[in-house]
Amino acid sequence: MTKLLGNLARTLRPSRISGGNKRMNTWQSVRAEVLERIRSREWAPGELIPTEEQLSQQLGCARATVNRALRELAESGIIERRRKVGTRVASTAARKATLEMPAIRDEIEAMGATYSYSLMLFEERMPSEKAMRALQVDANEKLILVKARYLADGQPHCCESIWLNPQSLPVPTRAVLEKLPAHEWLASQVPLTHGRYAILAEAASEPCAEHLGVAEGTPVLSIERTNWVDATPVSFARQFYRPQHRLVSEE
Amino acid sequence: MTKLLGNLARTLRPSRISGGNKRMNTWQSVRAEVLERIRSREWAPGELIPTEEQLSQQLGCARATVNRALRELAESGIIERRRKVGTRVASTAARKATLEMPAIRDEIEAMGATYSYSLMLFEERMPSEKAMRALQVDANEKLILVKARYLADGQPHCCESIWLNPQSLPVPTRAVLEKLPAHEWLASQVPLTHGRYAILAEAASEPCAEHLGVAEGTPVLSIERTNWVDATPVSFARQFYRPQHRLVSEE
DNA sequence: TAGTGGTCTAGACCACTCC
DNA sequence: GAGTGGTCTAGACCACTAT
Repeated sequence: MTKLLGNLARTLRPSRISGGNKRMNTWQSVRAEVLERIRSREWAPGELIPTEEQLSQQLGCARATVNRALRELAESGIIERRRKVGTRVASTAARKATLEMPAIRDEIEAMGATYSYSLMLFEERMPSEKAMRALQVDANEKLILVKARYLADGQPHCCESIWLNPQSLPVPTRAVLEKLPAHEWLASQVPLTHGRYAILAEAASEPCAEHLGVAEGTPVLSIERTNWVDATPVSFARQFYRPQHRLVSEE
Repeated sequence: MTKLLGNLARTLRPSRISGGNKRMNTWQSVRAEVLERIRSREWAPGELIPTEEQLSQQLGCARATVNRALRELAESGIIERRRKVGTRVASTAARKATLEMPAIRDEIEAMGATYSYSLMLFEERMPSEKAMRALQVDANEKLILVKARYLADGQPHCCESIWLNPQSLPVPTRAVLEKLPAHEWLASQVPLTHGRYAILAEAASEPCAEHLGVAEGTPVLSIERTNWVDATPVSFARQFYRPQHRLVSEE
């Protein structure tokens, strides 16, 4: 019975359109409509747009549907939402893009190449400046430094150095990291909750150039990554890629 | 009355816990629980996990709540979902990171610097190889090439070249682009639906080095961006940043 | 055809924050 | 205190796809 009523309501709806309001039943269509109103400047940057309740009435759909559409737009940075205040068109044209950060093993295998990995260095050491800041430790706290290299079909693909904080982690043995990249070992040991990346271009330092098989000073793409478990940073990695390498991203 | 019943149900729920099942009322707690089961290998990579219906019963919440949690996890690449098949733990450890791509004006102003912009070149031209591929045009179709430079406190910050396809766009005048960066003009003219980025490290070419005020061959961070309106690529841009520049990203 | 995820709805309560 | 977004729920239908 309720099912029948649901059906009835659904089929009747298109004919209930009145007052020139479009019926937008899906969250995608609501999102499209909102985007169009922003593009056309009907809602200008910095301006408040109607509340979810008002929009759901205007567009003839449930508030949850409007909420879904607006949430997606807020996640892409197109609008900004605050309780009690309302929803504003973002004044900046900032957009957010999504980057795939695959494990390097997958990256290499996706190219159709044969993956291999080798541990270059494993030792306790006082932190570098960058590692100190990233892991929030003192200069006299010893950390574990791991350097490794990834090869695709025997050719250098990427080299990395990782600092691990033994205060906040189980301590790996050298033997373990000879088999398994530190990132993969890390992910199997602790529940990583959050990461921060920085992407930059650098000139290859002498050891980095040697590991990658390029000339010193060659432009390399560098990714710095800090992993967190809740409020504690547990690892800081720097990865260097050969110049041909591209990070691709969708928006 | 219904309100009271709702209240009652809510307050009673915690005491209805039975069979050792935890009550996970929020989508965040469902997500945390799923992540924990994945980390602990209770659900191994590549394996199917229970259906939404089963999970909602196990965890004592609505299917929509489970759906929300699993949708978020699928968006971050932790799990993979297919209708009729079910939900699998992703076998790759790939993660997705979110990059802020602000308008360069905002980027510069966020540094507390004074923004300025200057148009360096505006002309019709046959496409370059890269532009041809990106905009899906023939070698003999003329495009508009725009080169420009952004300054922070009078110092070069970024330079860019943009190819526009006049077949699929209104055509800007030189005067317009002397005032307004091509990206901002573009966004005000057409509803951009989708973008693709590539991020790479390059050695500065001679003109690029000159625009950025660095030595030729210096490593520069390069962002290539193609903008789409539905299925049509309308612009292809290459931006070059000085070596200090970092793209930062959260996961 | 049947099973699974994807979505919509109406109603309700909660959480935050401005006044 | 009141207004707004954030979320949960129960039920329903739709869309896709393996079989």
